[in-house]
Amino acid sequence: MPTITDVAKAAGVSVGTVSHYLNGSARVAEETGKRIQQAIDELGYQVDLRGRGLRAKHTRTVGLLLPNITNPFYAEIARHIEHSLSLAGYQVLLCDSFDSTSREDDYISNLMSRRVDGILLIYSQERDSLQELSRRSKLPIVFVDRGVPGEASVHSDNRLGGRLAARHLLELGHQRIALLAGEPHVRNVRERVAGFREELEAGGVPLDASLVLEGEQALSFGHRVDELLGEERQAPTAIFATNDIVAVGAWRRLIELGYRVPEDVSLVGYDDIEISRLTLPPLTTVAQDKHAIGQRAAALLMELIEVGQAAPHDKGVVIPPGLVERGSTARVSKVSGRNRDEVRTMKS
Amino acid sequence: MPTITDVAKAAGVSVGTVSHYLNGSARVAEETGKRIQQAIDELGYQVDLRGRGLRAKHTRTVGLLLPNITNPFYAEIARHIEHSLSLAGYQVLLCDSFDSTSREDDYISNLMSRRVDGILLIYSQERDSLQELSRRSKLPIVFVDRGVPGEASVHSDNRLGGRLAARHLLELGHQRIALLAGEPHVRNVRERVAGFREELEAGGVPLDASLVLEGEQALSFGHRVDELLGEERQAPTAIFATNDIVAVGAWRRLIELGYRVPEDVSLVGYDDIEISRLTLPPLTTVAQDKHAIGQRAAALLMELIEVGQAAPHDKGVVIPPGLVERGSTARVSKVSGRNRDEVRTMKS
DNA sequence: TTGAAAGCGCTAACAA
DNA sequence: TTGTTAGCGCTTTCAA
Repeated sequence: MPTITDVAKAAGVSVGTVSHYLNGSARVAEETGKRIQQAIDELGYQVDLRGRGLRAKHTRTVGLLLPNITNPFYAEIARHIEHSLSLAGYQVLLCDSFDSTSREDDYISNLMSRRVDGILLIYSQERDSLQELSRRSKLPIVFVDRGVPGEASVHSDNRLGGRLAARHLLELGHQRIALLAGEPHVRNVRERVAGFREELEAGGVPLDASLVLEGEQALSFGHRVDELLGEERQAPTAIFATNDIVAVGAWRRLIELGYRVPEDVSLVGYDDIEISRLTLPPLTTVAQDKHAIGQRAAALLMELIEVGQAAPHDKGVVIPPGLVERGSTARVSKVSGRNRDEVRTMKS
Repeated sequence: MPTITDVAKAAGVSVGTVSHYLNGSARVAEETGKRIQQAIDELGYQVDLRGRGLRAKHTRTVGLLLPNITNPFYAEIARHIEHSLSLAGYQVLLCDSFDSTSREDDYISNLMSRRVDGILLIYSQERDSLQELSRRSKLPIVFVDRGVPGEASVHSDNRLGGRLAARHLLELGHQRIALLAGEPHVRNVRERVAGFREELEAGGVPLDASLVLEGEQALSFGHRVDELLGEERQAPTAIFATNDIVAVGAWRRLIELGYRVPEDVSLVGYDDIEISRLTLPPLTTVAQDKHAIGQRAAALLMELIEVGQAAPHDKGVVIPPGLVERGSTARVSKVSGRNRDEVRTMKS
C-alpha cells in the first residue's frame, strides 16, 4: 500500500506539499496539483486515516454498544445511528454485548484503547458504574433508549407511552383491562406500567391486580395470557402488553383458544416493530420513533465530540411516542360474552 | 489520556521497557514490572492501538458491509460474525449500504483508508467490479451469503434448499404446487427456484407455469397469493415461497380468505428467521444455518488475514440448509375442496 | 535486563 | 507556493 511519501516521490515534490494538496491546507500550484493527482491515481494511493488521526487527535470512529443486534428494535436504531454518523464522516464499531455486563465492560475498555471519539451505549443492565463512566473515561458517552440521570441520553417517554395506551382503551369504553408486563423491573417497562396505571386511575378504572401478569420479554410470556381467561372468572375485554413480542404471543394464544381480536378482546402492544404488522388483524401499538432516537443520539454524540459539551437542554433528549391504531383494538362490545361462546362451540 | 511515555516517566524507566513489559517481548525484572504496573494503574493508562498498529502493520479491525442491518437474516449473521471476531480480538466496523451500490463503494474506500485488515461483504447487487475487488485492493475480502466465482465466500446451498422444499411437498403427496418467487433475478433466489424445479420434475410433478408468481421480497408480494386462488381455476394444495417474509404475507392473505393452513393449503418458507415462528400454525421452512455462516465467514477472513491465504478447499465454503417441519405443511387432503367451501360459507 | 533511537504515515509550523 | 522537520504513541532493533 503506497504512502504519502511514495506519492511525493513519484510527483517529485515533498510530502508536505502532497499533504497540503490533499487537505487544502495551503494553495498548491495548478501544475503541481496535476502531477500529484496523477501520482495518486497511478499508485492507487489512499490516505491512511491512522496516521492522520495520530496527529489530529481524533479517529472519527465511535463505538455502538448494544445488547443484541438481532432485536429488531435495536437494529432499527442502530441503522439510523450508523446512517447519520456515516454521513458526517464517522464510522461505527459494532459491539454486541449479548446482554452481558462483563462483555460490556470489556468492549468499553477496548473502545478506549482504539481511541474512539465517543460511545453510544444501550446498556443491558442498570448499574452504578454507568454514572461515572463518562467522567472517568473522559470520553463522550450518550446513553440510548435509556435515561441515566445527569448523563447525556436520548430515549423515548415511556410513561407517556403507557398513558397513551390506557387512554386509547378507555376511549373505546373498556373497563376490564389486563396488563402483560414483560421484565417489570427494567426502567422503561416500569415507566410504561406506571403511566398506564396513572391514566387508568385518572379515568376511574383502576387496574385490577388480578389482571396483571409479569414475566419476560418473550413470545412465551405472551402465551401465558390464558391465565387471565379461565371460565370461572370474568375475562378482560382489553389487554396491554409492554412490548410487541409479548403482544404477538398473546395474540397467538388468544386465536388458538377461539377468541376473536378485536371483537372479543382488544390488544395493544408497544414499540411498533415490523412484526406488529404481521398479525391478523395488525397490532395497535405505541410507536417509538426509532428514526428520531437514532438520529438525535448520533447528533448529540457528535455535538459532544465536536464542541466539547452539549447545550444543557439537549443533555437529556426525550422523544415522544405515538399511538398507532391498527386493527387489534375496537370499541368494547356489549355482547362479547355471547360471541365468545359461539366461537367456542363452533370450534369444538 | 496518558501515553506510554507518561508511564515510563512515572515508573522511572524507558518507554522501551514499558513496551516490553506490556507485550512480554523481553524479560522485565520483577521489581521493575511492579513499578510499571503501579504507574499504569495510577495513571489509568490504556494502550493506544493506533500507535501500535502503525508499526505492527495491522489494525485488528475489519469491515462488515451489508445491505440492511434491519433485515433479521443479516442481523443474525452479523451477530455471529461480530461474536467470533471479537473473541479473537478483532473489532468490526458496521457499514449499512442501504442496498445502494454507490454507498457500498464509498464504504469500501473508506474502510481501506482506515486500513482494516479485511472485509466481510454481503453485497446488494451483483456486478463485475466485485470480482477484482480483492485483487485490486489487495485486501482480504470474503463474500458472505453470496458466492462469487473464484473468490473467498461463505454461503448456503440454495439449490439444495429448493430441492428440500420440493421433496417435502412431494412426500406429503402434493401435486398442485405453486411457487412464489421473490426477486427472481437474484442469484440465491434463482438457485432456490432451480433446485425446486429440478426436484419436482424428478418427482414427476413438473411445475405448472400458471402456478408461479414473481415479485419482490416483501410481505405485499405474499399477499398476491390470491391471484393463484380464483374460483374458476383449480387452486394449489401447496405453496413454496422463496423466503419467510413472502410466506408470511401469503399466510395472512390465505387466512383472510378463509383458507386453512395446512388443511387446505400447505405452505413452506425459506430462511427460518424469527417470524416463521409467529404464524399460526408456525411455518415449515428451509432453515439456513446463520450461526455456521457467520462463524465460518469470520474464520475464513481471519485465516486470509493471518496466514495470507486459505486452504483451497476452504475458499468457497458452502453450508447445507435443512428443512424444519413446523405446522404449516401437511399431507394433501382429498377433501380439501369441500372443507374450503364450508369455511367460506361460515365466513359470510 | 534496560535504554536509545529509528521509524510507522501523517500533519502543521516554520522557513525558504 | 513549496520544502523541512518535529512529533503524534507505539514497537523493535541494537547496544550497553
